[in-house]
Amino acid sequence: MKVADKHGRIIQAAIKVFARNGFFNSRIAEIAKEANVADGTIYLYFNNKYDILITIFEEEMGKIIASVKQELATTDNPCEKLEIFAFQHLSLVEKNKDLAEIIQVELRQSSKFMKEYRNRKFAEYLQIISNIVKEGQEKGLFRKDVMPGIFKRAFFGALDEMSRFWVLSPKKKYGVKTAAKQISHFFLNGILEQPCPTKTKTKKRKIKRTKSARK
Amino acid sequence: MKVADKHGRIIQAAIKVFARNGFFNSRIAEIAKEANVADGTIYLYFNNKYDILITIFEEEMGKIIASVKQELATTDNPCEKLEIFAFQHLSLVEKNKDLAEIIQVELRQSSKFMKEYRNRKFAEYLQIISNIVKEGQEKGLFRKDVMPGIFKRAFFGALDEMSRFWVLSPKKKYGVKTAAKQISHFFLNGILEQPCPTKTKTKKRKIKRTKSARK
DNA sequence: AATATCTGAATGAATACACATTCATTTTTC
DNA sequence: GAAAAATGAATGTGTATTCATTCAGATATT
Repeated sequence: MKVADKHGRIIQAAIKVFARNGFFNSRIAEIAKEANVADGTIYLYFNNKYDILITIFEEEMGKIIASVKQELATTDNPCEKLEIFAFQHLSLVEKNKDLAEIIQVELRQSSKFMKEYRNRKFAEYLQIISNIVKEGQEKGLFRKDVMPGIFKRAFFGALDEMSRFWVLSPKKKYGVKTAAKQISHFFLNGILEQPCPTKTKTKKRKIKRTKSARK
Repeated sequence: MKVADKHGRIIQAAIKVFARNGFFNSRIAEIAKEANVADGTIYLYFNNKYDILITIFEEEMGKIIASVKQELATTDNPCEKLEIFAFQHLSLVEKNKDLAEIIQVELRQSSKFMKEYRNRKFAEYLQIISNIVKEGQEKGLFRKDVMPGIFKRAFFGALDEMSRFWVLSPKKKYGVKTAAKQISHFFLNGILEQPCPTKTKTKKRKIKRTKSARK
């Protein structure tokens, strides 16, 4: 009907449909309809249903990583980098809600193969964060006892959970900018106004495991 | 063969099987086999396959929330509470890997109904965190500009991502205790050793958006 | 206490159906 | 008018669910 680029039309349709129903509850027929294409046409461009999902991931994830890396190159201040990362991540999610939902939700399960494949791509993404941390440590800005391997997961996880909130509930209570600022600020400066009351490492080892409360 | 409690046997079997294959790729027959029960028997205890998933969630999530709340009651120091929460959360995940995987992975998708239901339960869980924050703010320990609604998600997200790491890769590079300490420490104290180079709010607005690098 | 009758939990083979995939036919392109 | 692209009805498969049947134990009958 239109011009062409069936491939692209199918991908876009699939993103929409998968996001709406979930992968397993999506019908090929529905994707075909959404793309204004016959059922069979899809099989001229993809091997099977699962192949569509993989392709979505492959084609889109690369763009994201590249785009984030590019933005980060605008500064060499690790603190700023963290905030930029947060902002970029959240912005991308906001701009591509359906895609974000698929990556977050649908790709979690799926076969062993996909899990491993996905993990490789994600490892690359997470490494951007740990590299920032290492850079900050070398420059004497960040504490040396911070473990980059844990930090990257914590930081990403914080952003990811914030995204989920947006993906699932359309009404955003907080803007992207606010969220990015808050989150990077938590991680950089912590939330303490003043030192906490002594960590009670000395006494008070009174765990008192209640043995009652059975069943 | 054994005694009985078919209900419990089926639930435990389903947790194992769902975790192994994912909900949609799990066969009722496989669950039946794992539970040493005939296929049909499952339908004496559950309405359908989906009902098993819901029951898993309902029966197990309550226990978790209760258990965390109980542990928190052992102190009234908000800082400690955060660390306890982190430790409890991660410990529970470690002790119930299969269950954790199901809650993390399988329940994300699933029907609208489940999504909403799940969210209600999770809201309760997340609120534990925001309550700690508010308490800390009232006591003058935490900064007032920290938004509890963002913090709870960030903190939970950090833990959740850390868990995923454990759930998916069996070899733990970091122990529960280390991870809990690090994460709560990030959030309480931040990762800064010394103030970052001026946030460039004044001069140096040299963002220099590279217009090259096209495609 | 031996035998007959009942009960409902458990079984698993048979059913029913949804849907991914195929392919003979039609339409478009050059 | 040949080749390529697209179609969508028909096919085949996989599996959730059903239900007629079994059978172990309880209860009643002699």
